[in-house]
Amino acid sequence: MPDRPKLGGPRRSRPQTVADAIKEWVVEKGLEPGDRLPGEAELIDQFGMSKGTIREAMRLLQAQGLVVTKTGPGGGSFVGKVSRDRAHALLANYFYFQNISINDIYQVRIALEPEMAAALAGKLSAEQLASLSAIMKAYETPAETAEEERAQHVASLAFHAHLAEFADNALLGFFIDFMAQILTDLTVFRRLYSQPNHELWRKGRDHQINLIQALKDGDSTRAWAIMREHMETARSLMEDQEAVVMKRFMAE
Amino acid sequence: MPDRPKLGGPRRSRPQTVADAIKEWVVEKGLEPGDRLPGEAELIDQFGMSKGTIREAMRLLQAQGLVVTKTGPGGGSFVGKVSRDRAHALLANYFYFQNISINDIYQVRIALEPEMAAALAGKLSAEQLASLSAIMKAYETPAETAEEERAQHVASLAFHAHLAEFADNALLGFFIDFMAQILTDLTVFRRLYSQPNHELWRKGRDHQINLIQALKDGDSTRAWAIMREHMETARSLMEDQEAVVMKRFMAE
DNA sequence: TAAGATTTGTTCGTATGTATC
DNA sequence: GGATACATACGAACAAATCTT
Repeated sequence: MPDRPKLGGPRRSRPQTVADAIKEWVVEKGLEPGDRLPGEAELIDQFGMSKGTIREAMRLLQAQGLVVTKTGPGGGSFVGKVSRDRAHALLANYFYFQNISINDIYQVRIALEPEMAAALAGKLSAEQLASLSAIMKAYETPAETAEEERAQHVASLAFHAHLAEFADNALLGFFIDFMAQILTDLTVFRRLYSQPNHELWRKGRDHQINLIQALKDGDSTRAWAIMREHMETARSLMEDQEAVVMKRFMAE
Repeated sequence: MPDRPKLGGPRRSRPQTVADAIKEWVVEKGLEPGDRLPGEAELIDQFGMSKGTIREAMRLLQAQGLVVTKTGPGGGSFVGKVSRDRAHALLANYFYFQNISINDIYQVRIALEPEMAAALAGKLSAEQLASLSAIMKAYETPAETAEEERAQHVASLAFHAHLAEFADNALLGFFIDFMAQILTDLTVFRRLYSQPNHELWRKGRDHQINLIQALKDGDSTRAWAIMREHMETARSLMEDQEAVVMKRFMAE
């Protein structure tokens, strides 16, 4: 639906108008990721706007992960499936300006992760269980240096992120994965977790070993309880770092 | 950090490069929402790129809510605070291509909302409690038509969204608010909830009345339990609609 | 390998709309 | 109202990527 061509800048910017129209189009026609969108040339005379304006519209959509463009013959714009990483980055931008403490993150983790563990009990394949055990190899022995400690913590978070990807519930999985990513980011870039603590290391490792067993056994009650205790332990480990907040844009 | 001017399209598109650089800049300098960014002209010779490229870069950032531009004298580009609504829309784009059932949403609500209720007990001001009661006026009497039923359900969701905005924990508040928004959207645009059910209406209303009392009394255990039951009831109300999923982009 | 075709990517010059003073 | 400063929009030409022959 082109509106009358006019030079200069109208109130609602023209690129935004085009972007909205294309979004609407995708929903109306029920387009799927990978489906082809009209090319630049086509859009130019469909909307009666210049190339630059159309391109700005495509950038608007590209930033949201809704379209992908390719050059060359057979190239053009396509409906893009918003990736998990991009959704993470976009959401992280919002929290960049909020004040999120480590404690806030753990309040949510404590509520959600046991729920996921319980839901996953008895539903994982042998391969999936094996891949979880494989991640745990990174922290078979206690860390001796602060560097090692951080590396192990990142691996331990990867364990949770990996578990989250197995969840049937994409909403639950996304939230959990998102928090694991934030904590990973903080660990790597803010150099958290300085003092190795063998006692807590052993506890956390035992929790995860027991959790895998409970998942294998299909014992959802036990999986819930173990994950709950695991999260409480992890939170206590972080209590003195609670002032640290996210102050960094995540990579897309 | 300008790179050498060169015509045509390199692998990583130039607008993306500029957008990344500006993002980095904001973080490095610790810029806050409202702070001024360099104008078009300045960026053009700072990066050695054309006007069009710079503008595409700004669109990339604008779509993410990271910059806002204003025309006229004193205008230009400014760091933008990503709004909650925008974050909602961006995240909803991700879930548009996932399969989220109503049941999935309730699994998360059941885990999170009681947690929030417990955390809020005894911490709300008289005004805040009053504003919650005010929302409840929209469903003082049972609905007779499907239309009324939907309107009441939207109001009831607004109750939860409103409560979420009072949460100290911005992460928890966002997740809960997000889910309420999705359900509202489904109710309005997919015309859910056709059959008025007086029994469930009374139950839900009583829950919320009791919840407000528990919040006022600072009884977090009771607030938790009431919210939990409230969520379970709400889920049972939706069980036959579980196949419905989000198939719509949210407004920004 | 190489040439040609197709489509997006980028530039430059120019003109217009908008808000402030 | 007029001047000014700024983003907004247009159009034509050229560069680069990538597929086909």
